[in-house]
Amino acid sequence: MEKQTITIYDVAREANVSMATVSRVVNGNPNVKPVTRKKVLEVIDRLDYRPNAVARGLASKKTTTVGVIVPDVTNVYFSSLARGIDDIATMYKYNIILANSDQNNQKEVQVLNTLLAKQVDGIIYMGYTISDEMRAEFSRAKTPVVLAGSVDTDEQVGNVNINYEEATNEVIQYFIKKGHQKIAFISGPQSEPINGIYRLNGYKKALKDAGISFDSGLVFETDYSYQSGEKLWGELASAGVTAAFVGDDELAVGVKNGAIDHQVNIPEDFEIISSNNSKLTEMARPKLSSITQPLYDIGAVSMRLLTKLMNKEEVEEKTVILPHSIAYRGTTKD
Amino acid sequence: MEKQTITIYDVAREANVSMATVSRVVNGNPNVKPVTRKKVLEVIDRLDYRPNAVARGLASKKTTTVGVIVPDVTNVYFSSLARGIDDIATMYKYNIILANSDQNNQKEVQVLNTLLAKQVDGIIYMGYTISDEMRAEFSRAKTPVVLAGSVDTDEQVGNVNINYEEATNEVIQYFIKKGHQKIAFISGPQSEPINGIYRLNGYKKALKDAGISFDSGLVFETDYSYQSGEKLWGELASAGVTAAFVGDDELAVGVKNGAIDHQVNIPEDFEIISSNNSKLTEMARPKLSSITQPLYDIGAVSMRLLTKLMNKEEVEEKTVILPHSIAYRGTTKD
DNA sequence: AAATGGATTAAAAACGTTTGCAAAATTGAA
DNA sequence: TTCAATTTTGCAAACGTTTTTAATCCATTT
Repeated sequence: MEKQTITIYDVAREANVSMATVSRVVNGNPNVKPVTRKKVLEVIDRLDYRPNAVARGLASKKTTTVGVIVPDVTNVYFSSLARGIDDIATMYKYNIILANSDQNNQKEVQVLNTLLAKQVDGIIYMGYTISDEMRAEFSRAKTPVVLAGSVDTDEQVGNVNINYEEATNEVIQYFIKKGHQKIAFISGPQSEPINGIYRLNGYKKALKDAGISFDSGLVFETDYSYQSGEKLWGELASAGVTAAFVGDDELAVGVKNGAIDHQVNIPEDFEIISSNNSKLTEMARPKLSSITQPLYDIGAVSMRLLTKLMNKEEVEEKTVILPHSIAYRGTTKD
Repeated sequence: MEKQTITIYDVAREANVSMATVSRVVNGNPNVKPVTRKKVLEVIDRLDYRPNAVARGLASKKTTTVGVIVPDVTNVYFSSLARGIDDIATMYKYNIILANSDQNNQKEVQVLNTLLAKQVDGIIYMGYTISDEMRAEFSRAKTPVVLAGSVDTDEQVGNVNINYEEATNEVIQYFIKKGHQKIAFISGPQSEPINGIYRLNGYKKALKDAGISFDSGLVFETDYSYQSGEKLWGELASAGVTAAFVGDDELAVGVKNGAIDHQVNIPEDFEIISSNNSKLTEMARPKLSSITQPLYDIGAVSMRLLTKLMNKEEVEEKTVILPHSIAYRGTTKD
């Protein structure tokens, strides 16, 4: 009645070879005489032998598993990245252990330790910001790490992103060219470098280049929730904004709906450009104009980079910047 | 320069005890003299020892890892389930290996085998339908399996769902009570039991109870994409429907937008009730009325059930039905 | 002082592979 | 044939734990 597992040893016995030989054929080692290989393969098939990956992991010190730390899979932005990661992982015969961190520091550290205990071959980290503790853990661990869609000053780990500053700059330039003077900058926490540094810099630069002075009253800091966006219209109206850059799609849909619920005409009286080009942008009415980020690709490239790192291949550049553009849809006038 | 891992043996030596004792304190075995425990703990802390989970897995035949097979994490329905699963898994000290199957048969079988090779302690399967091959694999494996949001006639595995037939029935009853005669049934593939059997039965039953004859011309079978919904209005209009039950939220948003793009007034001229109550329903304008399924809970309960199965606890009932209800929002008249 | 017995601890055998090294088999040339 | 060179194979030692079994302690009792 008990789980009667069959091992490499059983196969060896049945095939009249040593377990070393069985191991070789299982691992595709070429130093096996064809006829022997065939014989072993037959037995494997007959006994329905399945190599125990845990034992393999112990002996080879490789688990073909990578850890993926994500704030919340429920967020399309992250699930898109995760999808890209998993596809490439599968392509290279890896599996992913997915862990939600809620961007909670303690939980992150905890999760990281579990992953390392499980001997993952590499780690992909996603998150809006990287705590000092995590940074420290990353540089301490000799396990390769790649940040997907997260920037950090730590040059030790790999990371892949788009140029957030540049993208934001283009959006604001576009708005300015169309005559807007009061352009809102709406984003998640400014404490996160992507918002507080890169995007904001892009925003400021565009204003400066156009000779418009920066007004901190036009910077709106919220969390990433739809609800926060929906409630924002009051403030936006009193600030007199006529256009807005929004750092997140759900948030942007909220902003749009909030405005519409107040009988604002979009895009005639208020233009919006969002940031992530998730499928939400197509599902909204009017459709959301948005910076296009290759989400899936960011995940995919991250994983590809990680495979190189795990393989100890020479990597010319640990920082990868993917191209972006802007899709003009219903929340901008032509 | 090489990865200098410190093992249980190092700790044992430093603490002047046997590795058995170290193992005991690490595993919280009470048969250790307090003073010894303290000494060992100190050494563990000093050496920064981290037990190797792979070796543990080999020795104990438990990996504290469960496999999660999902068609596509990018879909909010599934990512919500996944989130519930992960949270409970974490609570019980498990990790999840997440694998996307694209509902592709070959890929599923492939993934399942990898998971079993990795010695996962249990498996949670999500998908619209279960192929015969997978069913066979499930019953062959002695690893516990739970289906989350998927029904199957196979009584061997656990599964947690809502009562799809009942829920659909209520929706249609509601429509009928409001005077609708031509009610569309829009769903994904009819080959999937949830659509072709449960939901459709609920639909038929409501009609029958109201003395309305079933018209197969009002049944619309599509895939689950937003685009399919958007394109559907033409057909719906020629069929003369005035209300629709839709089996998926993205699909429903598509149907709604398609209608709106044709100047249809919602809900005055066309009422819609969707099925998954994902956050999309709140983000749409008008907001989507929907059957409410406790997505997170389905995941959470599935994982909880799986822990019991893995623990070989007695489980009174392998099939769990969670409560549902209907949220009336903007796509239905009061 | 010896015997008893429960609480602690140690020893060593798994767990199922990979892998370095040496032995055996095969091949080809002389 | 023989011998060297090359392929194939087998042996056995890791890999880092858990776990069973047996030994050792130590406090009581007699």
